[in-house]
Amino acid sequence: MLELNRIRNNRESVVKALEKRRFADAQNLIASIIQLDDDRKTTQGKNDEVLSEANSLSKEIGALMKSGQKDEANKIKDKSAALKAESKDLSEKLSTIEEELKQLLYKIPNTPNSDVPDGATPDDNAVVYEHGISPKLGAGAVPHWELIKKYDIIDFELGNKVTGAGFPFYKGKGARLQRAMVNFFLDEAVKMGYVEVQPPIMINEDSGYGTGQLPDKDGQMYHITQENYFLIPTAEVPITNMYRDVIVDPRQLPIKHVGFTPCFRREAGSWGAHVRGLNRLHQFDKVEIVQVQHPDNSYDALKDMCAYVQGLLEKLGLQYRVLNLCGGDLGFTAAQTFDMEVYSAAQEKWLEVSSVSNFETYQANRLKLRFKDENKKTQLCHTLNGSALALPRILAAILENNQTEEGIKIPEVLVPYTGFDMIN
RNA sequence: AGAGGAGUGGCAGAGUGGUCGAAUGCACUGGUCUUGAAAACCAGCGUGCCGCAAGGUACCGGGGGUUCGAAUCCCUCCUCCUCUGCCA
Repeated sequence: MLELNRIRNNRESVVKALEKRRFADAQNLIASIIQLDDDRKTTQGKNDEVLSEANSLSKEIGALMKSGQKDEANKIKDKSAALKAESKDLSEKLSTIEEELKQLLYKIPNTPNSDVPDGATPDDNAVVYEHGISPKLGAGAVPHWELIKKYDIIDFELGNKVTGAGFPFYKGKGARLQRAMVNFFLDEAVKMGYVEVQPPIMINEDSGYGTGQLPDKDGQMYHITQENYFLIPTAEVPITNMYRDVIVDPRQLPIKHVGFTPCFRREAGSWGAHVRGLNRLHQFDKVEIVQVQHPDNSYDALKDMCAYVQGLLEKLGLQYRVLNLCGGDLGFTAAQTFDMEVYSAAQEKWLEVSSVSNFETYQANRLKLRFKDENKKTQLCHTLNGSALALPRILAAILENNQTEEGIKIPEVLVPYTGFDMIN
């Protein structure tokens, strides 16, 4: 969430920035927040006074008891009890205010940075880079959902039977190609200095709040109600939450992690005819990179992360483009996001395969992820993450773009990992 | 899962009703000394909130309670350890 002090001190610029993401109610919301915060301050001030008085009375009573002046002590006890009652009321009022304040702050998304293009819909995203040329497909080229049947490498019906829609089985060379990609992506990231982690794939409620999936995207996660855990929608959640409630030594920065996990998304309301085959699943595999950065360096890191992801796509020989997401299309918690889209030749459309974002202090503020600066003041870190990469759509693009009469050609960089160079 | 034990500052570890935000040691930071380093010595050294500041207030796993007063007593949840059971 946004920092309260920032909202107070830069009210106009915050409102203006929020307008860029078409966030309607900013002006009113911020007015209520400031009002509540004022209440909070005065209430706490009063409560502190009362407590201060009660504390000193307690000390007096202690001294009187010690010297045997019991009657004197009992007289003061009544006064102390009255103060205690008063403080109880004030404390209750205070926690009500604090809770309300928190709920309001949760409603405000991150402010887009100045480099984010203005715009309301995905059509307004700015294409900032394109790479590669459209592959020329033969006459009989088909989309990946036909190819996977032809070569029997992914089985949706089997998934329907065993689980439900959106939980496919990968089989034979399909499964091995998946495994190859995971290993390739992990190895590449490790080479770039990312420390590999294998996080849990369920998280608790605190972690959900920490990175901002809760309360905003409540309905999008699978909820294990018995334990009140959630299946992760992305490795970002457990990995970033490693640093919840942590004050890091600035010499540790930047912190860089890579992790491979399955990801689970209910995708409530986003199912339709346009999402066939591998384009949208309830469970899919993804390798994720995460950084915790010094605020001064986070935008350089964002650039580096984009360049890294682009490098992966180039090594895989895929045509892609980079979008600078416009304000209206930006995720709730992000200050800036670059999407990488791969061209899927048989479907003749662009598929998002990576999303690289800088959250600035938005997540760190919720996480209480801080560092001590040169003046020994605690400051919020910046957090970033990006897919590197999401597997199903990469697979879809590889299948479609590399299809030939003889079969599907495996990208050269993956051959050492797959042990075969053709699916046929 | 059952029985027993335990959770205190970065770590180790005192503290079992009052003056304790908390001894001590280690680690860390600054300084003195030194050609430099080590050692030694001196000083500093948790976090949030309110306040220009002085200062106030809260926090000893989380939440609740008893008491004028709780790290200390009670309840509850969580976590860890030991034993028994079960199981990849």
